[in-house]
Amino acid sequence: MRTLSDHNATSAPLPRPGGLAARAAAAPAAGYLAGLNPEQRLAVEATDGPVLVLAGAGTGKTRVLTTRIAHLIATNRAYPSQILSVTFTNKAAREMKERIAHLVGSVAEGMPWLGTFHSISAKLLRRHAELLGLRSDFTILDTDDQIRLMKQVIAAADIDEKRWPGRMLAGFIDSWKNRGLAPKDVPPGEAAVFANGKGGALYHAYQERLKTLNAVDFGDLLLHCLTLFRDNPDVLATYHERFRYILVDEYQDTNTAQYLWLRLLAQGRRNIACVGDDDQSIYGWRGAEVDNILRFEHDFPGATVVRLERNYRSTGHILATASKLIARNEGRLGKTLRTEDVEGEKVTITGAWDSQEEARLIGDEIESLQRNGHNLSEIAILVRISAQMREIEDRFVHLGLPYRVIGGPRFYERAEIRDAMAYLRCVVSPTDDLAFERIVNVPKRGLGDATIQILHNHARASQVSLLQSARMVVESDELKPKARTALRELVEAFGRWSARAEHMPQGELAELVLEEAGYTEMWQKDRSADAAGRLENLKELVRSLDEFPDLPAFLEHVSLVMDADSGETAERVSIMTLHGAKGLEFDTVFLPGWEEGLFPNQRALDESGRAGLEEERRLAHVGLTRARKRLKLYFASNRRIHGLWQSSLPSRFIDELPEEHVEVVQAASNYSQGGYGASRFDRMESFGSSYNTPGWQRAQENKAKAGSGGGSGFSDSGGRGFGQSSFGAGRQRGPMLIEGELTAKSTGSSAYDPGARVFHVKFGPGSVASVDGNKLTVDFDKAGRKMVLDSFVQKAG
DNA sequence: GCTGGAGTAATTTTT
DNA sequence: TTACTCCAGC
Repeated sequence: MRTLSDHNATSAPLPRPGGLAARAAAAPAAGYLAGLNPEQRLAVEATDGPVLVLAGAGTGKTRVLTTRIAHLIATNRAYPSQILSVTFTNKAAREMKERIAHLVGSVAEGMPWLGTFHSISAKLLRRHAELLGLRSDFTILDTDDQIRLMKQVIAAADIDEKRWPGRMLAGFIDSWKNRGLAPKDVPPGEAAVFANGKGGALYHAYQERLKTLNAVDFGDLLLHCLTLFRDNPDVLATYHERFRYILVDEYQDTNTAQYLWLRLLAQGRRNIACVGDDDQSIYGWRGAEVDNILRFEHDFPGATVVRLERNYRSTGHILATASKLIARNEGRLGKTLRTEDVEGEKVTITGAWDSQEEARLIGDEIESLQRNGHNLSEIAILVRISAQMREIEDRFVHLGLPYRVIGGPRFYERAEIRDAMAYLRCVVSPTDDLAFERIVNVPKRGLGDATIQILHNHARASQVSLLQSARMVVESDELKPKARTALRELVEAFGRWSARAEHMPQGELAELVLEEAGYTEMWQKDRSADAAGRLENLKELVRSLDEFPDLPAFLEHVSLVMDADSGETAERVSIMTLHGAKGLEFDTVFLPGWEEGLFPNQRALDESGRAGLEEERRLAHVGLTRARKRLKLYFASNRRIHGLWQSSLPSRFIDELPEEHVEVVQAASNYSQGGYGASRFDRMESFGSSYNTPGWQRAQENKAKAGSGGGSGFSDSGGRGFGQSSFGAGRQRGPMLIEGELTAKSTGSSAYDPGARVFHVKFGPGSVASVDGNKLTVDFDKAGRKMVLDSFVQKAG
């Protein structure tokens, strides 16, 4: 076997003189292992058999993963092509590729099996499509397509789409697929929940439709792989042969389907190394099973478990604060992070009168940091829900503080990009009905529902694609002249574009298509504020097209990689959700909104009880551990929820922080607001003591009364779910009510059963008609049938 | 077929 | 408060 270092010496420059590869050749155990601590080194060198690396925040997880790969290659245990390494996000995959390339030279192209679960699955499926009744050029549907298809399936089954929305069915089907359940595997009881027992049949019909469209959705990528492996042991065996080593990143985020996928592939050689942190599992609501990581040793007997507990990121106070908080969780494997860094600044907690003052305080603090020479791109504000961003943004705009919101709709999810993509999809594959349907009347051509219905009828009757049936229909006299002309023009245009596609560079082609389709013009004429931005995005799309060898390659990329690098590097404060912050780190982190109801979030508590609370706490832990040097928590006593001012109590998580590492900062505001008087926190002396005075509690009660307007927001939905934080003691609320077991799934059903009597603040009493996760359809005695979230109702007699 | 006003509901988000 | 969906009226 030729060693990697030979390869590097001949075909690629070494990353630096005397770097890894050269030394690896001379002495296999040198170089890249040098800077590792003993645990990291163990995690790298325990090559064979199952390995679980519990990597706490900031403990060098990615370094271990990449070094491990380098080690496998350098010691000739496997060729790069024999290592399967799976990540969750494209970003993580990209990063790993870069770091491996850096470690061992330009071997990244030689790592064909490093990617996300979905992209690797897509690759496997394209190879074996015929075994699953697909063609290898199947299309991968995005969420929009998926929902549109659901609607069609629902309509075809003669079910009222208003009562049973496509989005809802998509949610069900998605969660079934997350659990590795094909239509035949769905428990009848669960399948019956949707559309009065028709859920299973609809799932079945949807899968049939996908097959005829030669399409798969995201869930299918994994599910089809499971079928492929189970039904074709010979195929699976070839992959057992190929994949000598399997590595998995963020194992705590795997769902059941992914777990099964891994288990099938790992059966062969059992060389599977999973890296993760149960304390950072924050995607339970989306099907991730913390259980997978908690059960690892049981699933893979004889596993080596390595704990990485040395934190290289945060200072002492910050780390101690995070550790103390997460120690409250029961369902965890248990790690104790330690640092050799200085104690640093204490974590601060600041109470604000309301969310506007909170935003003001944060803005002031950042300006002061800026004056002291701190880099804005080393500052982040992490919020629980996106709605919190608005006030902060408003304040920043007011101050002229540059900021960037991370997350939100991404490039390829924007409507204009999807439209443009749909045009291109139609050009590349004229049978892509969903794409055709998306753009047939964008821009407006006078081809509305009626016309599309006719096309559908024809297509179904003659077993042809929509575009083909359009060709036929324009030759008939079924359409009114106006529609007929419009449709004829479109059909002819597609013929033209497809012919051009053969010879034209794809960027140019895209430009031509968008121009001739009138799409560019549509936005040019649009006078709304974001039209210019959309045109800019379209330009960007055309630009990025040229980076791909051909159009199909580009389309594959886009359906699997939904993000695009903006290349933004300007100095800005980052604002994002806590979920979006996972994996990132900043010198200074602001965490606003630490209030009961908001964080921990009431809905998480209502939906998943104890397990939900623990996931919220893990989310808090993720937030705290993003900070390197400065960590600043805030809570506001009043916050506007859905337009109504609501009073709120400090989060129970604040109670759970260690006093000795935390400092309560007095809010500077002494001015009165709205007649409520100055902030009650003006006289706070030290953490944990003055909060607890009877006077303070009374003040809280008074504020609660004054502030509550009887709406249905989280702090006034009744006596459910309020924590017995010391802050809240004595408040006229019901006792803390945490329902469910630790293992309760957020995807599981709600606490209500059909037939149950409930009470809604706005709609009054009613009976539950059906349940979809946390959404209830309730027949209210007065208000009639409504869909409500279960957190907005109470059980009633 | 299109548009704008009323009605309605309200985490977290990747692939 | 706001963002989205739906239907009436053009």
